[in-house]
Amino acid sequence: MGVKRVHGDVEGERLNAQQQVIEVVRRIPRGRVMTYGQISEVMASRLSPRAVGWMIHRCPDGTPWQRVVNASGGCSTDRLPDFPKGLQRTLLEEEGVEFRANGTLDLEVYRWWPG
DNA sequence: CCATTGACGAAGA
DNA sequence: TTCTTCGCCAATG
Repeated sequence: MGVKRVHGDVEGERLNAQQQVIEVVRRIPRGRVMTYGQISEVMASRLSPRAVGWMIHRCPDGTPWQRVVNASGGCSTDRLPDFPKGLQRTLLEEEGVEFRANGTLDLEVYRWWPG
């Protein structure tokens, strides 16, 4: 196994990491969620939770991004200025997820681990 | 190359 | 319990 790396290799790994994030997200069942930190742990590349968020931000259409929430069970998308408020919650509620009064969901109930 | 900015998260105050 | 601070790492100017 070669240790030396050229630009192409690194670029390839970056794209591969993005691909991995998308794959994990696509495996989350309807009505279940994962946190950014969970995805970070599951991935071999050890991408930081922060980087995971960025990858999902750049995910292709059809990716169930709404099933990824923060460690508190809240919708991080609501923090973005140019993003429809409440969209993530609405999409999740359509899948049967119920939110608590404080706007978060119960991870004890909805958290899912790939198996 | 350096500074700044996030769809994060854990630990302190 | 709420608010800060800091580490994290990809992307952007």
